[in-house]
Amino acid sequence: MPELPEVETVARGLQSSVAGRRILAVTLRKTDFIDDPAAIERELPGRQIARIERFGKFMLLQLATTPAQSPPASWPSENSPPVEPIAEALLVHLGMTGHLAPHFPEQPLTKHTHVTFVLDDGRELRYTDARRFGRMAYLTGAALASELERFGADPLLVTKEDFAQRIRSSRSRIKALLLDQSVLRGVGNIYADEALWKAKIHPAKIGARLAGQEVESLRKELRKILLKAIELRGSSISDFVDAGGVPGDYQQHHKVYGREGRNCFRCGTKIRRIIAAGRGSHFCPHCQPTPRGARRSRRGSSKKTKRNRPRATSNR
DNA sequence: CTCGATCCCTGGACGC
DNA sequence: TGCGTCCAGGGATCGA
Repeated sequence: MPELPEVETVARGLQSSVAGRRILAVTLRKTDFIDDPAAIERELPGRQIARIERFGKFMLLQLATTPAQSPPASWPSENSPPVEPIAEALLVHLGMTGHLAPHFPEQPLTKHTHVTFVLDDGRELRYTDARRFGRMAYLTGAALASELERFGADPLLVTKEDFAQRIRSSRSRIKALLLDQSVLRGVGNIYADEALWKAKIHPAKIGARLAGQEVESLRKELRKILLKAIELRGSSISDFVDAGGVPGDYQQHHKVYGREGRNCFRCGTKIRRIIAAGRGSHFCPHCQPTPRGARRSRRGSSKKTKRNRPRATSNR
């Protein structure tokens, strides 16, 4: 599942493989995960993909209106605005199962390819997403700025003070805080669990109750884990592969995620799994003791919901 | 403010 | 082999 390291991996791959290419045509299939499909069909053709970078779990494909062939020509003139931020971008969130990668046109479309961008070198940048938990949006100017403002600090860049402030001013559980994209952008379930294990903090501990050294330990360990995971090109759990189709290797370094019932690498205690912040949370009950006064996190016992699900398949 | 519950969606695992 | 059922999870949303 793509979290910060996986998205960073894909973004780097795309930056080296498709940056500078111009989009010639767009084909949309299912569109229920796209904010404004018509805007994409209308605005993207003719645009150059100037640069691809990660923002939280999003990829930002920055678009340029300048002709792809002649870069600065007569651009930096007297009255042209100074280095404006990002004026125009395609935001892509991979959700759980999203893939964005260049293909040769002769490669057959897979079942869940929903968006195709034809590039000016003959390749196609394809977005594939079986579960459609991803998101795609074309945004400009103020709308783009305000969208990006909704997100919190980048965990790789956040300062000690800023991180501490964000965590210790909240009465939420630390696991929920780590997953909250308006607190930190980019952390997901795997790396939250891994960082909490390394910092020896129980996922249900209240943010405001973390000791100063716990908070700083968490920040440092989270950062180290994310950097190591980027180095190994992410964790391939379900079907994650980078923009070149290569899986990551960090899953082999997981200490708690997906290890329920197995022995803690530090103390040998069996790893447990509870639901915190609505997500499976893996931890060592010995290394990460239940905080005093923690609300009991309820495990399924009283809910046996069987849901009925009438659904209309939206197609276009 | 914070929480859980629910929904979205499909593939994979598992039981029979 | 082939069903049915459950589960995974990021995020939006709603009600408690």
